[in-house]
Amino acid sequence: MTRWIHRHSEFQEFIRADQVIRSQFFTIPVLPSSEPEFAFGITIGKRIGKAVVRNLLRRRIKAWFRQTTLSLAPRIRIILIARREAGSLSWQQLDAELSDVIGRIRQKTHNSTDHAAHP
RNA sequence: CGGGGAAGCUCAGAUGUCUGCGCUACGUAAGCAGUGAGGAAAGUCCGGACACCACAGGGCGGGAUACUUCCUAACGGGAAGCUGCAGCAAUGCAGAGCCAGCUCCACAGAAACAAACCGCCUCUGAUCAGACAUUGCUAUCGCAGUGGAUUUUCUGGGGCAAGGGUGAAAUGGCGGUGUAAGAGACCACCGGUAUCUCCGGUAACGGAGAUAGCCAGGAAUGCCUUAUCCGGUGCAAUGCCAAAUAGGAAAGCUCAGCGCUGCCCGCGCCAGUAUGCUUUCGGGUAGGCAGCAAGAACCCUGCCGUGAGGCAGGGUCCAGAGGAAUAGACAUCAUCCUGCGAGACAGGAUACAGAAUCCGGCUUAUGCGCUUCCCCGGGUU
Repeated sequence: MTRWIHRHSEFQEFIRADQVIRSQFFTIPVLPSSEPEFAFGITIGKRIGKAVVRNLLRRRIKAWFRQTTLSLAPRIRIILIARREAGSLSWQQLDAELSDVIGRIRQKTHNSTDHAAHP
């Protein structure tokens, strides 16, 4: 039930995102989606490290999303933009970080949809 | 045994469980099978293949290279050799041309390419001493005057580049002739350089001999000179397919407008024309496909070559993504390090690093190991 964002033009849409969640390691713009499934993409710039470091980080993030038992919010598109310190995360640290971030996203989107339903 | 030198090679942790990914084949599908990073994939420093554009020929300009011969598709790469330097040696490092021109040579030093600080010699003048000769006086010793070989010091003019000291570097060495003093100015021998002849070598070059006083530096990773080579841009090349929107063309149907012009007149376009609708066509964007994985390929054997390498035969198929797969987690084992209570121990670590059109090199990064050959010193037989 997860769609990967690949296309460059779709990444460009997130520049104008209203909701942006920031943590120590990631910047995460959030956009609403007309599709029923959850969609996300990953952006890791060259400032994070060399190719080996960037590949490992991306694979761990993708592996985390495949294995996670948390229910992901539907009708939402996000991208994870890695910040400079993200390259030094261990698997355990990444697990805690992503769990925390996804919790914040669910809470925030839930509040906003409630607010829209009851003006 | 110790020390040193050279050439080359293997692996790139292993197995299992769970959860997954790209590509390919089969299947309607669910699925299932196969396959999936490197020695440097890196830096992008050279050279090519391939693609498009440009191109009669020549010159100027620019870039690269630089002992010789060879290897190669090509190279700035490699092999073998030559010369010089370093090392006891094995070996290592370097390589066109400063009598074509220009420029530079810190500090020190007189001077860094043409000169003269000390110095040596000579001339003029002054000056110190003065053998000797001569004149006068005197009985003699001696005193005074004149000339004066020679000589001390100084000023100025001229000659020299042998010696001193400085420096990374100062114009070949030694002996003689010569000269006022000296100097390849000249002579013998030696060293170097150049030219010529002979011999060896494809050549760089080496050996022998003769001739020439020729011997007045260094730096071309200074400008430069000489020789050779080089068109430009790059797979985001390039080719094909091709939505939506806007504009173009044509056909069919539809109907009387459209522009100058806000209004009227007038004029222009114009009768199957303007407008509208539908369809088709071509250009072309997003997007898709190809380029794109069987080649200067790899492995084995034989032959040729000192070698780089070449030839022949046999065998193998070995990643193909495109915001980019090749993974994540957990166990057990292996290797290494540290610690001590010394072993079925504990803790930690397991490098450098990720294909992007493809090859040949170079350079740099990097973990544990292994092999062969050579030199020097010591010991034993």
